Amino acid sequence: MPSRPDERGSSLSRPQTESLPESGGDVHTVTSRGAPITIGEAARQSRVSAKMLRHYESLGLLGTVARTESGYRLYTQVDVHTLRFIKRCRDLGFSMIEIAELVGLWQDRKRASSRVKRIAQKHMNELTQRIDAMQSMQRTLTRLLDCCHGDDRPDCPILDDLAGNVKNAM
Amino acid sequence: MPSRPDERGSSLSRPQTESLPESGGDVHTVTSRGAPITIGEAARQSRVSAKMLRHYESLGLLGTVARTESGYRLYTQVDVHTLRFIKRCRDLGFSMIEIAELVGLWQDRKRASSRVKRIAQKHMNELTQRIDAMQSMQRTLTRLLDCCHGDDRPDCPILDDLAGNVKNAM
DNA sequence: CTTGACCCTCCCACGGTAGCAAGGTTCACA
DNA sequence: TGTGAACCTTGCTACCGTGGGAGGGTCAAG
Repeated sequence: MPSRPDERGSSLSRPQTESLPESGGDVHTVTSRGAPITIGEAARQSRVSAKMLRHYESLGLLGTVARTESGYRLYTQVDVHTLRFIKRCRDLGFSMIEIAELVGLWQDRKRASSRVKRIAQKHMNELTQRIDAMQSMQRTLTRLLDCCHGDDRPDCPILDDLAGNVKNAM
Repeated sequence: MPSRPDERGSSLSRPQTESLPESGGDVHTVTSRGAPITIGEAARQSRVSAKMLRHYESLGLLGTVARTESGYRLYTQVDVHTLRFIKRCRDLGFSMIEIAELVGLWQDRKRASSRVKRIAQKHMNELTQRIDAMQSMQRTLTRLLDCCHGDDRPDCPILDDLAGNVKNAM
């Protein structure tokens, strides 16, 4: 299924980057302002794997991605910007569904900030809940670890506790 | 593939529970000391879903489970005890692989408690790491939420931050 | 015999990421 | 012009633990 010469002026024949400025360096280095880049380059610039770029595209987070005549994806700096946005969201633990909403709001200049805040607040609450649960585990584990001498002998308060022989006390 | 009349005396014809004591009540209620019980009853007594009972069995955590001639699983109180052990481990966040090891150690009367402690300590460390990562997210989110007024207006510090326009300060 | 509760096996889904396979494209260098 | 490396394509598999459902068998009571 080659060639799809519509939208965002695709079908360029020279995708590789060797034009104006340097390209292999820092993430913030811009590979010329307008020249489309391949998926590998976009992955480097956004610090998101090429695999994930395709995945995010399949989720509809990037809209229609341009292609060369031979089917290679071509990304613009706008795409890279969006990808960095997505990555930052992931780093903060947002789910892909939440990220899809956030991207939509980000691109909607008429959004109400309350909608963004609501999503973030909800995520924050879930995060807090999960942390609480994990801290509860942590406390129990700490107690068990303190009880177990951890030597060659077989008797083990950790196993006793797990088995329900609570032996009570400390 | 019905009937497998080996090991642990399977092939009973009356699996349902209506013999000696009461059975529908609390988890701690024992359905007669020796009578094998069906998967549903074992699920109730162990607070693990029947679905998961089959899954744990497929992972080899329960050894060979007895069957009736018609293929129904039959559980003993020993199995229920093991299932409660597994559930307690899950509640503490251990992975299935770790749980398999712990069950093995639990059933090995000659184990060294150090082996148990090592597993628990490793899990504890991973837990701590994950909590730290999530708390870091939490701190960032808190800061962002504090910055966003969350009203009808479109300007939103949360989106600005996610987009990399760090606007610095607070 | 029918009904309803229970059980069986097998397959699919989630979320997010990574790996591999088998093949096509592009480019630099000989 | 050829060749090889680096790159790209799609598609399948796996991870982890759990839930859901389909499609069918079993069992006891009415």
